[in-house]
Amino acid sequence: MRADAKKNYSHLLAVAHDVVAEHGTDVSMRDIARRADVGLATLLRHFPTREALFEALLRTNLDALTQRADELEASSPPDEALLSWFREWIAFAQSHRGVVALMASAHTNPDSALYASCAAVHAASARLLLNAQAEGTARTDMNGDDFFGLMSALGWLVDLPPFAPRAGHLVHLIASAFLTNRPNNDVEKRCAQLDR
Amino acid sequence: MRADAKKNYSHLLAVAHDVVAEHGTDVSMRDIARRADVGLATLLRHFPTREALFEALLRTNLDALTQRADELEASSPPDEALLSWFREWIAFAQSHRGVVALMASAHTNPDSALYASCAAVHAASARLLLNAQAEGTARTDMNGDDFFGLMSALGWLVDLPPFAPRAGHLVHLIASAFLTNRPNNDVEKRCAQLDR
DNA sequence: ACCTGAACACCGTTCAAGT
DNA sequence: ACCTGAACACCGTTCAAGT
Repeated sequence: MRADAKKNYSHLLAVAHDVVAEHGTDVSMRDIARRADVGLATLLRHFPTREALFEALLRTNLDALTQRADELEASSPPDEALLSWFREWIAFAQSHRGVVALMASAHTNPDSALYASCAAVHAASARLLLNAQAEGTARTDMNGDDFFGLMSALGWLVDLPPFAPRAGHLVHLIASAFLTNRPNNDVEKRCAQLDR
Repeated sequence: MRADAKKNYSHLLAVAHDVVAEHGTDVSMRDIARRADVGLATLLRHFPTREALFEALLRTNLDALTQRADELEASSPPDEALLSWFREWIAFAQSHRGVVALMASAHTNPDSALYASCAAVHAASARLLLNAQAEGTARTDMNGDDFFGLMSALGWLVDLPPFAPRAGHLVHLIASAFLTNRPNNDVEKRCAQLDR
């Protein structure tokens, strides 16, 4: 990669980050290019599709997220780890509005730039679920796909402004569906932090 | 309404129904107009926005759906009525792919053509929930908004092809979150009919 | 190598002109 | 009254021409 290309690349990423934070996930590629004072074709050269752009934009945060799964697995009992993971996922969804919808439709499409990241999240989720199931604290009649489905559905929901204020409570509700021991008050309080 | 206008109106509705069934919710208005052998401006005159078109397209089915809430309320015990309502909603979502997302974002916007229909569904849901709560078969730490949120989230999810095969099971999972008595095997079997 | 203006085929909105 | 072609301001994609 040439020096000017490298500069353009990181500049575009920085601008995209700002403009997405400002105007949401569905800004046009043209707008981003304009804001970066760069030809639209230049943006498309670095990020051939909108998904490719978001993949680059989210890689760091998504890597950190899946790494949190490892930490939780090591430091917490399986049921607590599972619930904390679920909460952190929702927090991620809230701070990256619109991304969950992208991931949910990309996660079975190997051609998508987001496929690998989705697979990583899916794998981490399935692992934490299995741990809790083995311990008897998560219901055994669901699999990793079901769990990822619940994560996606709730992540999508809390992205909608009318539901954001109840996000934490909704997490608490869903948690009571997959945990066999109903979460206690302490957990409920931690969930409440997600309300917006 | 003049005779030719009336003819155009129903013709457009019929064409829209077919083309949506064929190509999904996100066909362009232009495509629909083309298929109807009518100027785009004519389509826009009858249905000034995409939401207005879908409102007209769904009114009959949505009316039937909310009426089902009344029937269920009269004929079934509150907890069964609540669960059946939830199941019928998901079945509706499955047969009108993409509509749930439209409704979820329209339900707090009084300017939307779909607002009234959303309000009707919301009200019916809240009523059935209250009945079950009064009877002690639904958890009392959730309100109508929460329930409508769960309905929306799951309806959106089962619209995604990868999750459709587990739709019934996912309904069963969520149901165990809002019903205090875990649903029995019989209910589980009825939910399984939603798998695609 | 890398950038970019311009052309292309789309989209929904608007409106003056036609019947 | 109702219809409609055309103009408009957008979108993402593609590519030949420039540095």
